[in-house]
Amino acid sequence: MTKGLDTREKIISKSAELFNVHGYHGCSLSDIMEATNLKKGGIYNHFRNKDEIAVEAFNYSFQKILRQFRKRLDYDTTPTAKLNSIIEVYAELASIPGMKGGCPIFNTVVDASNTHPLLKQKARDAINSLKKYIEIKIREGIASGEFRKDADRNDLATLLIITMEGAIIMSRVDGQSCIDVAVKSLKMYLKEKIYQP
Amino acid sequence: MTKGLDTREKIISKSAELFNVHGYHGCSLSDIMEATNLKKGGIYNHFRNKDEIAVEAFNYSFQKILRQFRKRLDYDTTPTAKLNSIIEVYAELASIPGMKGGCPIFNTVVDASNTHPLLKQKARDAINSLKKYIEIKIREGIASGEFRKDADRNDLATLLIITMEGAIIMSRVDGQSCIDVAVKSLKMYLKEKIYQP
DNA sequence: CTGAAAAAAGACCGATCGGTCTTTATGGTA
DNA sequence: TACCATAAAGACCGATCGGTCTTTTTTCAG
Repeated sequence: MTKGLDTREKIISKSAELFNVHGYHGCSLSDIMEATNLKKGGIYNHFRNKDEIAVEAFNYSFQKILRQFRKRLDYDTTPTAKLNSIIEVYAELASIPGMKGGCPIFNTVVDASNTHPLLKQKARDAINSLKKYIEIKIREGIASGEFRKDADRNDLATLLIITMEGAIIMSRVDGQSCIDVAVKSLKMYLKEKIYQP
Repeated sequence: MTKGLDTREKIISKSAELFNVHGYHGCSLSDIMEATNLKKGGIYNHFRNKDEIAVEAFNYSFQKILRQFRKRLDYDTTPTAKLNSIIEVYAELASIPGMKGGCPIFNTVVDASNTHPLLKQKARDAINSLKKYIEIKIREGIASGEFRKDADRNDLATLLIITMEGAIIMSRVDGQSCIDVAVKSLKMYLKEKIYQP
C-alpha cells in the first residue's frame, strides 16, 4: 500500500536533484523519466504536470535544508554555538547528498523568478523562513546575554544569508576557497559585532 | 555598410537582456526573433547557432559591467573613493538599463554552469577578471598608504563580490533592503579592517 | 541605372517538448 | 483464487524547439 508513495517520493527526490543541477527549464520530463526509471505514465500517475513536480521538489529540498540545520543545532546548547553551526551547515550545504548544484533556494530565485510566479513565491517564503529561523537564534542570544543588546537581527540574518549564498554560487566555478572566505568573515563579524565583549 | 553590424549588435543586446531575465534555457529563438523584430533568417545570417548568440551576449553584458565600473571610477582620485565606488556601482547594477534580472555573471553561473561548459568558463573568467580588477585597487590603496599593509586583497575582493552578488539575487524576491544591508556591511568592513586607522 | 553581394524573409525539417489517453501489470483483499 | 483498485507502460498528440536552405529584398559600388 506504500508502493505508490515510494514511487512518488522517488520522483520528487530525483527531480529535486535534477532541477537543482540543471534548472527548471534545463530539465525535461525525459530527464526525470531516465532518472527514475519510469515511463511517462508512471510519472503522470502521481503528478498533474511538470510544474507540480517542480513545486514538490522545491518543498522537498527546502525541508531537507531545514532538517540539516535542525539536526546540527540540536546538539548546540548555546546561541553562540547555534550561530556557528548555522554558518557551518551552510558551508557544507553543497556537499550533502542530493544538493549538488548548490542551494536550491537561491538557484530557484535565479532560475524561475521571472518565469514561474509560484516557484518565485515559494523561494521568497523559503528565504524569509530561513531568515526568521536565524533571527530567532539571535534573539535567544540577546535574551541570554550572550549577544549584544544592540545586535540587529535583520541585518545579521540577511548578511549571513547573502554572504553564504553568494559564496556557494561562486564556488561552482571557483572552488571551495570563496566559501572559506565567507565563513571566516562571518565568524569575525560575529565575534566583533555580536558576541558580548 | 554598417547595416549588418547594427543588426548584429541589436541581436546581441536584446538577447543579453532576455538571457539575463529568463536564462539560457528559458529563452528561445522565437523570443529573440520577437525582441529583435527579425525572422530566423535574419538572425542566422549573423550567428551559427543559439550558443554563439549566448556567448556573444555574455561578452556584451560583461563588458557593459566593466564599463560601468570604469566610468564611475574615472572620477575617483583615491583608492578609498574607488573601493566605495565599486560597492555603489554594484549596488546599482540591477537598475541600469538592460541589466534587469541582476548580474549576468552570477546568473550565468547558476543558469549554465552545469549544462554549458563554454559559458561556465566565460563566467569563471569574468569573475576572476572582476576580482583582479578589485584587487588592483586594493593594492594601489596599500601602496599609497591609505590602506593597511596587512589588508588581504584576495579575501576582500572575494568578500565584496560574494556579498554584493548574494544581495542582488536576494533582492529579486525580497526587494532593495538586502542590498542596503550588503552595502552598509561592506563599508563598515572597509572602515574597520582596510582603511589606515 | 545596373549588377553583384549582403541581408533578411520564410518555408521547411527532424527532434523533442509537455501532456493525454488507453492498455497492461501489479498487489492487496474478500 | 478471483476481483478490483492502483500503478505503470506505452502509444499518441499538437506545439515548439533549434537549425537549414532557398528565395526575396535591400544596399551600395561601378
